Amino acid sequence: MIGCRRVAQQAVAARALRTKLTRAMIIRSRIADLLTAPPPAAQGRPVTVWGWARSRRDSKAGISFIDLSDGSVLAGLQVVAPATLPNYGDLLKRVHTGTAVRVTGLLVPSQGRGQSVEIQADAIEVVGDVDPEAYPIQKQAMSLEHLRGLPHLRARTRTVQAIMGVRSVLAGAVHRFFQDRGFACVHTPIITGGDCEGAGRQFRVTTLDPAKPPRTAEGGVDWAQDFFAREVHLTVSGQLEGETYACGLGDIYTFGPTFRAENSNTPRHLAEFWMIEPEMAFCDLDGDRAVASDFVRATVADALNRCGPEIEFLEKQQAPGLRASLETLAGSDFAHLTYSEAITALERSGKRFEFPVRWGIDLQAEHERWLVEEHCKRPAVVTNYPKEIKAFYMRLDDDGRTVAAMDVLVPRMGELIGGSQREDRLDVLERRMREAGLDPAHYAGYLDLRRFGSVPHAGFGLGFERLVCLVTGTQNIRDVIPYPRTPGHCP
RNA sequence: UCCUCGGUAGCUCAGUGGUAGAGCAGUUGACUGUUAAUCAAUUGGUCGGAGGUUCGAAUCCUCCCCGGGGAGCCA
Repeated sequence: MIGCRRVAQQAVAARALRTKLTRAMIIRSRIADLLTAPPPAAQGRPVTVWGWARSRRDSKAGISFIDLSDGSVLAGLQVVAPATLPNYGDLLKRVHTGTAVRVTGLLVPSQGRGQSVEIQADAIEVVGDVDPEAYPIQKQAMSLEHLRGLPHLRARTRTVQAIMGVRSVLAGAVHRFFQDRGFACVHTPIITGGDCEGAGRQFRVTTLDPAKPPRTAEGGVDWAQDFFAREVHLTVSGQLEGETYACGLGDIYTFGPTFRAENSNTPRHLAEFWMIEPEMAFCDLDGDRAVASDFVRATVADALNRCGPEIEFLEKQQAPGLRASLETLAGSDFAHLTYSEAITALERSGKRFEFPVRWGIDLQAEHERWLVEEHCKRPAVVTNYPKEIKAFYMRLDDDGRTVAAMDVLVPRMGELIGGSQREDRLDVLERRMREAGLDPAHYAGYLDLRRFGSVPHAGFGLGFERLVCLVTGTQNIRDVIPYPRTPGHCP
């Protein structure tokens, strides 16, 4: 099985570069390169590979086979260890699942089934031993739930390698999507001074001594003596800063870490996650919806093209029908209905919901699930929600009852994207701030965008890990980020 | 935060009041190229913790700890 993650041409160039760079360092071939190399050139030549044994099979006549992985590709390289090796007996005692070895030998066409090439070993050296009694990673599939307790070792498993491989490709796909369309990548700040942005509780950032902070005359903490001479927090969204750069650079996107100090204990929430937030000047809600739909289709298609082996493996391992569902997702037109249309459909469905449906309620998970999975039977975008259940910065519709908001709902995950056209009329925005109990004085910069050369603009936010869950068919968001941070857990 | 289901060997799990179990892993051995190799033998347990009921508790009760799922908040 040949990994298609790397295009052959890139592989050749990368190989040449590495050869140059590693002359004075460790000499080795990457297994990915050996498995993708054109057969005549690759085969019959001496190579050195480093890796971890995934399993060892001892055959008749004393020949042993080591399934070797170096992390460069999902498929392993089969190492053939003949009994004639001087240290053969030692290898039988020391090579287990997880043992690190260096192998030198000839890359040859495989005599067995299951792989095209194998390495006929001339020398095998144990680089790092494993005590098989103590090593927690097994040869056989282990549950992601259990691996969560081994955050430093789970990257040794194929499932986590496949998930993280897809994650990496998706990260590239996000940048490719926007860069190909002329969007500028903007690095919005991680530490922000925004008071309350209405997007969840924030983590405080401070260098003050928590045991004895400086006090004001009134007895409160004197933040003026803190590092930034004011109260600051980790960002919960780059949107406000993104808007300011969109109203200058035109089309921008952010892709960075985001922090929410909410006590959310679900398979869809993290306290630290990566968020993608495009913002487009001269754009309305229809344009916003088009970009969001294109974004989902394009990044899913990109992953399908570049992660064939990973998706195939994950389908077998944890998500039956994954590839077909992703192909459907990448090829489908997303349904579009307004909130009012959605409510009408829900009311006429004849279904009894736990939360009764009437105009004005926020759509619950059960409602969204019915809309996507039974009513539309494809991804759906719901727009124009009642203003009462959406944020102050969303543009008020002409009817005065709804705002130009949208949610992109997908099968399995529910809400994947939330976005809106922003309120670009100064007087309306100020009024809506006051209605929301916010002090416009704290948003001077934000209001300046409307005061000077205000233009219609729109954007959306997308939790990157939810996209990774969708594409990898993973149920729990904690399994698609290396070190998940959740309430009570910072491993 | 609320509701709910769980915690038994390194891993996955069976065991619902009467001597602690299986498969895999590990160990030992067998086997002419294996593919989660196969076959035989075998090691391995504070049954999450503390208290209680009982002649007797993995099993029943109380509290606590940890995990899964659902809900809320949200991306």
